[in-house]
Amino acid sequence: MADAVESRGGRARLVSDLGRVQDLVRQLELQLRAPGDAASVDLCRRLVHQIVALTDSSIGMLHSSPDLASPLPAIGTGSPISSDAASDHPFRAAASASASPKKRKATARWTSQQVRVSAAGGSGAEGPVDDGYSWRKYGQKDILGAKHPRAYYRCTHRNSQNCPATKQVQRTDDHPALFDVVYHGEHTCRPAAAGGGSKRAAQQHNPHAQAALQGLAARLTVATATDAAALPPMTPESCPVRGASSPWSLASSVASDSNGCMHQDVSPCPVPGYREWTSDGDLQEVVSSAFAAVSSVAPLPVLDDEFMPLECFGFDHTFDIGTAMPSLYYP
DNA sequence: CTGATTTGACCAGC
DNA sequence: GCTGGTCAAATCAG
Repeated sequence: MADAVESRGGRARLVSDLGRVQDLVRQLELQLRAPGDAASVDLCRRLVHQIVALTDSSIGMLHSSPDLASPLPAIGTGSPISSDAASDHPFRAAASASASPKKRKATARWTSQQVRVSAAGGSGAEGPVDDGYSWRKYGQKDILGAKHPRAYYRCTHRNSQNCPATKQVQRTDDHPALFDVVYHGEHTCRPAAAGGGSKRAAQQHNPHAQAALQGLAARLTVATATDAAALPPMTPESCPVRGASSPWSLASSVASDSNGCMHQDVSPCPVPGYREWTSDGDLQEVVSSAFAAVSSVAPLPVLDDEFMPLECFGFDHTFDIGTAMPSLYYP
């Protein structure tokens, strides 16, 4: 138990450090864009030094605490994201559990998956971005201590296809543009043939991929907004990485493969050392990748332990310390 | 007319 | 008794 707490603290530290790295890279980016003089070059050097120090520290934490690099175990068995094996899938298990009328589901937290997503159209939007499924709202409750009510949705195909998937959407108190979305159960429905684009196809293969991606993108947004208030937040729209134009575009650098594993096309790894970075875009990309990778195994406290264990990500412990940056590996 | 949303009530867990 | 999850009738929208 104490280990878990310590591990969680280490994760938080890692995320915090990488967030700081992200800030520094942005400052460096600004300096690189400005006409260079001696003072500017000196500042760049100092920024780079800090970046390297922070990344070294993070890497050291990973080495000294290998647990930090391993994904958080899902509460219960298996991962919500990885398996195509339906029989022992936790979501399926929840789905197969017979629900008596109006009976609250047992507090089996491991059957849920929480993500924090941003509103599609900014703070004025009524709800988070479409996750690709059709939901039917069946209730809304004011939650004690929460400023905003919680909305309850179930899959539109619940009756026709006995799909057990439900989700709860609640606007966060501190960031009205952000929504906490908790998914329960797994979609067993077959989406309508019409509009079966790649996004839909990917979902059909991994029903929770979109949620996971949303969470990934959202966490980048949240972390940036809180850690770098003085700088433009890296919303998916403004994120320089791949010129993302929508929340899903940020996630577009990630795709699920046939095993439901998440692959990021920031390849090839390992990431080059900072001396080899040739553009500020590279810097941003590298740090964003690292931040996303660590975040994927180090959920922010607000997201709870059960949040999206992207165990397909991990850290390659074989990297050259000289590169000063962790890299992703694809098992 | 059909399907989605709203909303008060019901129910179980704590 | 309080709280949160769900039901279902009423209402709305296309």
